[in-house]
Amino acid sequence: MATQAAAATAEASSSVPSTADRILDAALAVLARDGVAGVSMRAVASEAGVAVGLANYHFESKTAMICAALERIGDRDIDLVTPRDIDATPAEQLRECLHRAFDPSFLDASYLSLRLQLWSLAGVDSVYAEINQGAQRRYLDGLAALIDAARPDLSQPGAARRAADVLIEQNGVWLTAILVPDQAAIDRALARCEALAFDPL
Amino acid sequence: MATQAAAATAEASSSVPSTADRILDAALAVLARDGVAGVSMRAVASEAGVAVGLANYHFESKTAMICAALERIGDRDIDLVTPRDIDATPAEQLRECLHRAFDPSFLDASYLSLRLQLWSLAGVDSVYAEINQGAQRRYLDGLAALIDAARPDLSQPGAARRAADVLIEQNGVWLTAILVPDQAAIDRALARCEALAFDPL
DNA sequence: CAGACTGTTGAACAGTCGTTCAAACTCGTG
DNA sequence: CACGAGTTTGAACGACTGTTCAACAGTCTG
Repeated sequence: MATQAAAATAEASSSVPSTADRILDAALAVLARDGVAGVSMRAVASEAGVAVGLANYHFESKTAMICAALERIGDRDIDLVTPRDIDATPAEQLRECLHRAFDPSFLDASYLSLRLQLWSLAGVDSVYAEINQGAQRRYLDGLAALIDAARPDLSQPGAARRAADVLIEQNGVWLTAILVPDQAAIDRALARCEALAFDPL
Repeated sequence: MATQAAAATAEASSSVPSTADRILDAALAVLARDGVAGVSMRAVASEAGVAVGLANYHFESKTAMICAALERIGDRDIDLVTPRDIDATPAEQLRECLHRAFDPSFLDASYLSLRLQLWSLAGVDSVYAEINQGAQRRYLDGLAALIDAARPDLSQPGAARRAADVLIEQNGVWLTAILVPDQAAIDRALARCEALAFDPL
């Protein structure tokens, strides 16, 4: 089910996911379940229900396959700061996006586990680090743009500053949500995020 | 040098670290540098300058060795909420501990990388998850005790609530510090931590 | 139908993995 | 010196790793 959902986000245009996409979904599933150490070409192929050789046919190497899988995580992050209701006011859009990042369906164990895997990979290999930094930067830019649109009273660097503060708060919640879940603390963090974004100064 | 420092914390009593300690230090060094996937018995033994078999002589298995190494990270976290100056007032102790967690020497890349590895392992294997949860709980308790002592006006659950909020903020900074370093944002987060701990209510 | 092309399979290769173990080494004690 | 207990070594084992590749299936073109 998680596999289908991920495939749907990745290939919204065509209803039936390509083999390469099915392999990537399998890679993400294995990564979330067993961690980096559990990701072998055979495990991924088996999860996808294909033969070993096929993974190497669609991806140049194991590293390339993992990179492609990690890009997907970044893509899903960008969705978080992409307004859904284009008719809403900028302030409403910003508020909705802030809430979205704290939604229980997003604070889901397997997705947060994936984030953690991406982050830990980024700290170790420069190839993965670039993917992660790119995703973080795009996310930060998207957040800053949202705040900029919702707060005409702020300067552009002022909006960027608030975006950086919100990101720290969100990263803290995302991390803590996996380790020691505490819904009340999450709610208070959401309130702080809104304050960081909306409070005058 | 990092190895020596870690060994010193681990074996403060005797000046020369035991072989088991040297192996654990090596394991942490490899873990921080190459990540979970890079930790093999051979790599650790080579880093420690000993033969392969010796690691298995001192530790029952690879998992047991990693567990022992991870316990050390938790121990170092507890130091963060252990007051150094016992003559200082509780409020001073609390403030000093809050600052300590944001000190550049603590926000060091290799140590944060270690934390990340621990966290990602915790999301995957229950053995590591218990170690991590234990460490987080002890840290949270220590922080709550500090706040409790510094704020006689707060109830005990009130202090625990503030500790949880501070933890989210700190986790956010620790994570963001690795991914997109931003000293100004870190300083603002520290200010928020102090506010969370000291503001009346 | 022949041919070319893409997709797919699974056996095979050379490594590396965790773990075991006989052998060697070190040291304090008899 | 000899003995035994505690350390340390590195070769060896079987299982698993990423990658390659000949073989096969399917489809479309001429």
